Amino acid sequence: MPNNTRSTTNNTKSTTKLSYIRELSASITEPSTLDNIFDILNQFANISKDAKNELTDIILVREFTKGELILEQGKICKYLYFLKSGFVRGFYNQDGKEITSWFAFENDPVVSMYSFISQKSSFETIEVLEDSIFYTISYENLQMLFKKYSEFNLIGRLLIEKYYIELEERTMSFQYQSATERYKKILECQPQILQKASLGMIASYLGISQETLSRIRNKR
Amino acid sequence: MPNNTRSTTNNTKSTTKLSYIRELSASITEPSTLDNIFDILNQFANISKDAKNELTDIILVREFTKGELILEQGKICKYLYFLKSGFVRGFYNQDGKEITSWFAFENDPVVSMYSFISQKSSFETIEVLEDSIFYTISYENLQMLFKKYSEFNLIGRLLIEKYYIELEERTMSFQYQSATERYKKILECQPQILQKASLGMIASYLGISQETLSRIRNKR
DNA sequence: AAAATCCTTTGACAAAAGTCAAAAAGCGAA
DNA sequence: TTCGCTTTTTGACTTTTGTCAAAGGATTTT
Repeated sequence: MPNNTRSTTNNTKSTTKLSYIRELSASITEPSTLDNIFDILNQFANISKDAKNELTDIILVREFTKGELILEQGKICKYLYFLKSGFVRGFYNQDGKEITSWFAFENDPVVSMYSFISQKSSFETIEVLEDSIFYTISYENLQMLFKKYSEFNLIGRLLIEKYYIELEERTMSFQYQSATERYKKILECQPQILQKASLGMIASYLGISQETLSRIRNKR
Repeated sequence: MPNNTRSTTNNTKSTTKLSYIRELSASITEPSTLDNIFDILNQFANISKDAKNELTDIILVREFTKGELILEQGKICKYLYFLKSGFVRGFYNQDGKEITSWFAFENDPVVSMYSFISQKSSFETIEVLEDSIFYTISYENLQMLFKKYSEFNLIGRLLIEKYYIELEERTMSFQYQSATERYKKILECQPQILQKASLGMIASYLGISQETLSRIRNKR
């Protein structure tokens, strides 16, 4: 397999040009690997044929295995990832404790928003919790797309609007709900998190101690 | 003064076309009223002459007096405002209590993000806390600008990116800081809030009871 | 299988924050 | 200034959540 990665990390398991995958999957009946990234982006706006072709050349498919760190605290987030399959979290350190700021599932963007947007060093670390496959685009290439194809600004705007609203809801949850209420909300709206993440990670995500979460779960 | 408002509310004190203000202020030495809105937007990206002219025709200047509600819970937020001067908050109701979700100062955008973006009914109310002057643009006109001038997508994207990052910090503050720490952070980073808002509003903004904030302020 | 490690639960207690009620302070109108 | 209203403070008490320590479980390694 040709190694055409532009990654700064060296723990990449495999890196593949999307166009390569396209050829491979062209004859497969299942929704092809390729179409997924466009499916993700087409939720927001249509992409012209030209832009689609350019995207195909720019996006890389990369795999990471459980335990790998896609981004480490203090480094600059130079890539925007879309999770094709797997399970990932972002966390930051506070008084020696790891505090999970988000979990990502299939089709979610994976990025340290602050670091990627500002291109300053990241306060958060991105950790792969289950073997994962990503679509990857570098900051530079993305900026190029923004300049060259205005429609990407539209997609970018709509995408961040969506995540802004989700974040707003999470903030409100912290603002007026008790730990138990926040837990129940996750139980209802994001049960995948409870199925896949450890108690400690979920607790920090909820902003409470492990012990408290354990007690909530076992009804006091 | 010509009444050319397109507002759905009927408590508007005055509505003025920006072009009208431009003429008025053309001879004034002080930074003109007009330039401000472009100053705000130019922080993010340059605006072409054409776009600038069109903006000038679309943006209205509106004044609201203390106590007025720019947007009420349950209604759709049809306007994006930029606060030229004054003081505003957004709040929502929870178990009969008003919970302040944000405060806005000079140059801040004022909008119920969820309602404006989705054009669904708002869960928050926007209240004018001090007589305020706004630059106003309707949802339809903004969408028109997004379509016609791709540079506005860039501005829109950068603007929401900025507020996403701010919201992220606020969320993290709820996640791992105590009430006292959150209060001190505001004391340091947003002292204007403490100077202008009532204790009750600040308390709900911090996600704590009035009594607790009073005790924090008076060192237990 | 035993050892080591990690994750989760439980208990006892401490600290943080909420609730309710009443008093005090501030503020505006008459 | 006084009255009436709202906001803020204070006290007493309760509830929620955190901390520390130890005990169980589960899983992996040797």
